Amino acid sequence: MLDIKFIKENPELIKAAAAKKHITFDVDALLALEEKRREALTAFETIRAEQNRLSDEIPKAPDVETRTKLIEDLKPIKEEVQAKEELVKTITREWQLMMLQVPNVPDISVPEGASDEENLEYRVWGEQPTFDFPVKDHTELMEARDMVDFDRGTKVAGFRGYFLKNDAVLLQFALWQYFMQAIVAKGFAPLVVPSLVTKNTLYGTGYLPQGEEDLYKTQDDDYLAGTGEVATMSYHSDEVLSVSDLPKKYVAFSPCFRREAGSHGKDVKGLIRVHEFYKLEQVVLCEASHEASVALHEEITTNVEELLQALGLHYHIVVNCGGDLGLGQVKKYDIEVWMPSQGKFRETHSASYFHDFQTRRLNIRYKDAEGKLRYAHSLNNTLVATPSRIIPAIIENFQQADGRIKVPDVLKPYIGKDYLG
RNA sequence: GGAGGCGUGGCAGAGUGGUCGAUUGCACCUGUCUUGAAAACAGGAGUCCUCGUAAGGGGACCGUGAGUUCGAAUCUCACCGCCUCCGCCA
Repeated sequence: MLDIKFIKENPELIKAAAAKKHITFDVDALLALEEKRREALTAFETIRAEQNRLSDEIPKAPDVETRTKLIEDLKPIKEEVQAKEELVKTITREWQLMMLQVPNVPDISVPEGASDEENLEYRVWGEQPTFDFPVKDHTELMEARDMVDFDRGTKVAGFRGYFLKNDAVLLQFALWQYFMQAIVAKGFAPLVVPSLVTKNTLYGTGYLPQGEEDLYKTQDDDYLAGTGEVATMSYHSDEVLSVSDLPKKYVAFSPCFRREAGSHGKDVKGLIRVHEFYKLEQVVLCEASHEASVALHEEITTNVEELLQALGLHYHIVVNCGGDLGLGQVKKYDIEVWMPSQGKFRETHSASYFHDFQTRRLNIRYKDAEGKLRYAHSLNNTLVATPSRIIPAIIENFQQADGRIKVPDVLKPYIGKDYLG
């Protein structure tokens, strides 16, 4: 959500933002509605003030007759007040729905483009691994060494179901431990957060009303979140933080559930796109400054790069183009790791900042140095998503001629062996 | 699942139909006093919206939403949350 004052003062900016994000949004309709809302509000408040003034006379009435007359006089005013208040409510409901759809303004450095195909490469690390044997994909490698079972996964859990098995399980636990220790050492506070959350919580982070079809819903009208970001952001909702506590840095662990609606034809084999996985997520709240957001955005990106480099995975970072940004995102980097079987990079991490788009919805404020209440800024980035993103990458990049998987050195202490399978 | 109780400002805690946006205490800010601090004393201070260049005016907010009333923190209903007891499960 953006500030209505900002929208009123910068309608052209919002129009440009919608165009850059390839979203249709009628700014003029919102401004017209805002005008209507303001008029209705003024009309209501004027008549309400009159009612309050006359009501105050009643207890001061010198006799019963004066009192009775005053009450009679107020009856029609009461009806007018109710009618005007009803109008305000009706308009405000419509207004709120529209306000939830206003796109946040992308940063000037965000490239133009309609889809992920137009994302720009920002930097590259490492080189493509070379193999002197035919490269296999992670599905084939893992099934051959009994590290995953998709057949039984589908039998038990349906489409995209899987069982992770044996050495792949050891690898997953090793990754959690390795990534968690590294990020805690950088001052991030670890949290295990709910995945089952209320509707309101999802509105706060902007996954509702957009994106409803990608969420699992319960019979109690709760939802299963697709990322720990949702619960973690909401952790401080309706709170006033102290400026000295900022930035707040969290690493949240949670199961993640995604319906993957509309992507039935994509990645149908393997672990890359599954309905249920686990994620360690970096979530940051900082003071309301663009410079602070930018600096922390680089920081949460670098945090991941250091770990990918330590693992020895060839990756690049892309700046997502306007059409590949979510409604609330100002700027986003996707970190993509090289997948030998596909001969291309695949997204493993996604780092975004939002300015106050999320915190305005969640009502997360802090008192600045002047004692003024301000909405904090928010950011997030994957730390590691398992098994879905990182395990296929490790399996494929470290495959050996005999089908075993070489364990990256930094993970050996957590796995206790040199090869998987 | 059954029964009862509770939800007020940063915190504690008054307030059961009108002058209550709300007594009081703690915490907070500003003065006086002090070399400085503490203590004491005096004063100040909520959030959001709206009109206004400003001074200032108006409106809303006592868990949320409806309702009764000329008027609701206070009465009624629903929902949400918390607590206690019983049952159930472990």
